[in-house]
Amino acid sequence: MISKTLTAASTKPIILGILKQGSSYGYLIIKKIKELSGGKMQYSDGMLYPVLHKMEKDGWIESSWSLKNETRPRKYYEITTLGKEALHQEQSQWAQVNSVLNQIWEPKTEIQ
Amino acid sequence: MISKTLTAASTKPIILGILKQGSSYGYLIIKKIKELSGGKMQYSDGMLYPVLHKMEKDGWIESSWSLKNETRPRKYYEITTLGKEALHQEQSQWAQVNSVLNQIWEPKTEIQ
DNA sequence: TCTATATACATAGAATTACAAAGTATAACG
DNA sequence: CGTTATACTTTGTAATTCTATGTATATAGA
Repeated sequence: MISKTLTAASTKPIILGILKQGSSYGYLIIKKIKELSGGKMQYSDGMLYPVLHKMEKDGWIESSWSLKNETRPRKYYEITTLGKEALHQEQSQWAQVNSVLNQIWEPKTEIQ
Repeated sequence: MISKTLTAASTKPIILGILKQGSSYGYLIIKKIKELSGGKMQYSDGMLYPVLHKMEKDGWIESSWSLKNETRPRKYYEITTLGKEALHQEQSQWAQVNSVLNQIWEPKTEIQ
């Protein structure tokens, strides 16, 4: 299982990345993340939905209730222009942090 | 500047990585991180010291006041066996999260 | 000599955030 | 017709973060 802090740090970039590939809804996003991580990352609904609300409030994503003749109502989310910008920023920040970690970890002093 | 959550997620693995290369003390660790990140990551002392205390409480690191004839007292930290194990776990978790992010980000649908 | 800055560590408490738990409702399956 | 899966919401507490404040000494510069 992935640590709490690392999960927290990756939630928004993961959601943005998923939504960039096409609109989706909360329940499906949870399943998608579980699948992509091989079960290592599992969000409860109580964890994910408030994040979606926050992201919508911040203008990163937009929602609409599906009118399509689906079996049940679903709240579909789409990424906004602002959300795409946020995603780029996230990607850049992850690259920077990974660079720092690699600098420290790389001289794999695994001599022992 | 790196986001709050990403900073939080990387603090412990960075400290563990630095200490694996040799013992160090709080003030120096702060400067080291700032240097390695090109100023992108800056910890205040009030942010870092409590983390060190927590890590020591958890048995990941051990401290001792320097008796060496230094200009002023410094609390040197060393990584423990438990800390090295924690570092390995962190590295594995970062790899897993990066894998998920790459899966989502890679099909860089930058067609537009 | 005096002052400002850098070094070095510590912690209380306010502010923020996370998230488990509980709630609502319907569809599908056996 | 009961159980499980689907689908979304929110409250309140628990945990965490980090700002602000405090202590103390060394050093550089004016």
